[in-house]
Formats: sequence, structure tokens, C-alpha cells
Amino acid sequence: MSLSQLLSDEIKIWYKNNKRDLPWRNTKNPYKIWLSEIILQQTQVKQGLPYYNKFLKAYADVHKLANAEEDEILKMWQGLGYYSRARNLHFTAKYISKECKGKFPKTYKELLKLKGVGEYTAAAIASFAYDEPVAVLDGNVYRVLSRYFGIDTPVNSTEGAKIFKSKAYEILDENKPALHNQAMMEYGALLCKPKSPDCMFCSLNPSCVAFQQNKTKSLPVKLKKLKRKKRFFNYIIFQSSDKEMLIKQRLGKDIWQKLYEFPLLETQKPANPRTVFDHELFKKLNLPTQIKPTKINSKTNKHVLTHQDIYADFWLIECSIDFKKFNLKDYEVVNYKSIRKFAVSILIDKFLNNHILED
DNA sequence: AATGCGGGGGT
DNA sequence: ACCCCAGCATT
Repeated sequence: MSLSQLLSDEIKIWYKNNKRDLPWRNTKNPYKIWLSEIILQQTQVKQGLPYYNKFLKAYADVHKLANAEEDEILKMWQGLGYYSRARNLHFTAKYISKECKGKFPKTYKELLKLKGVGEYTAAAIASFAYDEPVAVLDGNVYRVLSRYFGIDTPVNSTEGAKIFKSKAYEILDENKPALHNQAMMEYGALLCKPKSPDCMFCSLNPSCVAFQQNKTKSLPVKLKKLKRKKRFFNYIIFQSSDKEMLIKQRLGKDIWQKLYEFPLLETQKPANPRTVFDHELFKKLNLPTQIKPTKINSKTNKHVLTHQDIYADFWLIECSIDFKKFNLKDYEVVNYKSIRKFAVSILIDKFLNNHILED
């Protein structure tokens, strides 16, 4: 028996005995599989599972999803991150519902054309839903292959992508691609873990290069190039005498696209109460200059993203004016209750939870 | 080929 | 503090 076949067979046996019972398994429904795969991109099962259940309950089929408002979908997605996934999910739902009469594409090649569906997700849907013999390559598969075959080419390099892809197809069980793919990923997620893998319980350790050469800690190799930027956000809460506030949707190419937030002034350094006055709304609302911003949070909020650290302060401006008398077309007028209907970042959500702005 | 995009959890 | 996660789109 070849090494490739040994790997696939052992992992499939292990999978049958050890797999988690997850709601998107044991179905061939492409809608459910697609939905789960989008949610699980760069997201652990534990984090994505409640969102999957919530989405399926609200949108039982692709037409329901297609007919929803984008703002509603973003609100449902709130907290899951990578919000372009939610926007692409909605875009593709509308496409499938209207252009394809609700029928999903049935091949890897066609699935790949869908917005938000890349090589991994196309292979996952094609194999899980239609038993097409295509191999999935995700973080788990890279790790298992890298360790078992002792491949030290960086997984996120161009050369690595080619090598790992050819290995993945070499070991693919073309008769049971769905089982094979799911087993590979589950093996990486539960046993061949990034830190402290359970090599003692791994029936493959006699033929695993990393185990035999004590290299599990150094494999897989990954190029890192992450440099974190510091950003300073000053959210200014303009609050009228009847406790209404202004919020604005984030547009343009930046984080949290299409989510809502308080009027924002971004600065190069931590702001002081005077720099806060630079915000356009002070002019637009024609506010008296003696007005004083008061900082609501005692300690600056540090919000960590993959690629930037955001230091956020929240300033309160109490103004005795009626927002509706001004032409503030880019802003919404809300109160402490109605603001909860809008999709916001976790940074804003945490602030709202900690500072109830009602009286 | 390189970069930007969230948030939670593990070590 | 650093790494990882059922990756993808854009440039």
C-alpha cells in the first residue's frame, strides 16, 4: 500500500470514530453547505456555529436570504468579523435566487465564479454536495500534509501553494472525496493541532516524517510579514436635549465597511479635548465654541485587529438643538434603543454595553 | 506577488 | 506577545 493511501485510509477510519456532530454535515443541500463554508472562512467552528444556526433559522433557503436587506444581514453577522463575507453572501444569494432560479452551480469550475467563493470553498461545496473529486486545502490540510510528508516549503508562498496542492490531489480518495476532505480537516483541527498535537494517539506516527524527526513544532513553515499599525479613533457622541444621537455608516475602503458608528475623528496621536473640535459636525451644527467635550471612558479602549491596533476614546457633546432641523444627509438620528438595530463593530457594541446613554 | 480584511481563543 | 482559525478580493 502506498503512503498516500495509508494516510487517507487511516484518517478516514479515525474520522468515523472521532468526528464532531456538526449541523452542516450529513446534508447534501448546497445552500446549507455554502452558508456554513462562508461562515467558517478564517473562523473556528466554535465561533461560527451559533451564527450558522441563527442564519439558517432566519433564512431557511437561498430566496429568503436573497430577499433580506443588506443591513439586516450585516446585523446578523455582527461580531463575526470579515464583513465582506456577509456582503458577498448576500450578493451571491441574490444571484442564485434570481439568475439561477435558486439552483446552485454543480461543478467546482462554476462554483469558483461565485463572489466570495475561492478555491477552498468551491472544492468544499463541489465535494460535499456533489461528490466531485476535488481536494480542499485549508489551514488544517496544510498542517497535516506538511508534517506527515515533512514538507518545509512555506505554505503561504507561491511555490508552497503548488507543492501542497499536488500533494493534496495525490492523496485524494477520488471515490469518497467528501469523506476524505472532511476527515483531513477534522484531523488537523482535533488531533494534528498547531500547538501540542496528540502524536501519541496518532496511528500515523510511524510513517510521519515530522514525528520521526521531531519536527512537529517547526512544521508547517509560514512566512510572516505582519506589521501592526496604530490608529487613534475619537468617537464623538452628539447628544441632543431629548437624548438623540447621530450615527453614520462607514463607506469607502477601510475596516468595518457598511457598519455604523458614531461620528469619528481619526487622529495621528491620542486626541485632547481641543482637537476633537476639528470634526465637521461642529461647523455643520453651528455649535457654540464654549461647548465642552467630556471624555466618557476613563481608560482608552484598545481594540486589536489582525493588522492594526485601534485606540478609541468616546467624547460626549451635549447640545440643545434639534438634529432634524439640519441637513445631515449622511447621518442617522437614533436614541439609545434604536441604535441597537444597526450593525456596529464589536468596539462600538462593547461601548454601548458598558455605557447606557439613557437617563 | 503582496496586501487588507475581525474577532476570539490558545499557549 | 505571538500564533491560529473550513480564505477571499483587490491591486
